[in-house]
Amino acid sequence: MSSTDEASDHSAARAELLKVFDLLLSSHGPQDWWPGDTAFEVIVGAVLTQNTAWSNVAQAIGNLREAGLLELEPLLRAAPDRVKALLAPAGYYNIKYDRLMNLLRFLDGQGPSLDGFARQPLEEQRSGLLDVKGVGPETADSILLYAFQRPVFVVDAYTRRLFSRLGHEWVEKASYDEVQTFFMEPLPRDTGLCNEYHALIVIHSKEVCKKNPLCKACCLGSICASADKV
DNA sequence: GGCCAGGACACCA
DNA sequence: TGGTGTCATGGC
Repeated sequence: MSSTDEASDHSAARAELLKVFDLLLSSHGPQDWWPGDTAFEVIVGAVLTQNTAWSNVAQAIGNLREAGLLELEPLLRAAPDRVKALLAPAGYYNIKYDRLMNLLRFLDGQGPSLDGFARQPLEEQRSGLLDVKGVGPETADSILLYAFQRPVFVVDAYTRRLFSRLGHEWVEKASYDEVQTFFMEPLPRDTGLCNEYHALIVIHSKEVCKKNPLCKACCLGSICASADKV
């Protein structure tokens, strides 16, 4: 492929991604997301939401808040059995407790109150998070984007499902990094865009796709491959 | 009562 | 390297 062809593909990809973004934004409005009041709450939520509905995660976070444990030091020092009981509504509480503690110990080791970690370069932050046992690429990127406002695109099950239905079937089973590159290469490195785009994918998936799985009459119907099959 | 949900990891062929 | 089982709960 010539450099001219590559530039053309790049431009077409960017145009398509921005078109989807614009359609979602005009349909759902700005989301101003993630559902968390503090960076620490976002970090906890990112671990607890692994393969779990957010409604369950919200209950567990509410338990931690009521117990005064929605802060780094108190949560690290709390008795394991007590924390596991508070995490129970989010499911997988044994494994999530271990993963959360691994992550909190790592962050605590970078400096007081998340500041040390916050000052590191993005690449160092991401590789550090990925070295924590129990933190995979989606959890790491959710933390970087929504807790530390870094320009990374979060790839989750909603993202794969939606873009598979928009005609990019390969996205469903491709590696995390391949799908992330598909988004990040054409798009500008912009935290606000990454934040809003992922939030819109989630809200659209929850509120529209689930109730109207054939895409007919949804805001993406005109460009959705599934809509043709109705 | 069964199915699914904003993953990650260990294990095996 | 890719496929499969495991981890647990709440909502629909």
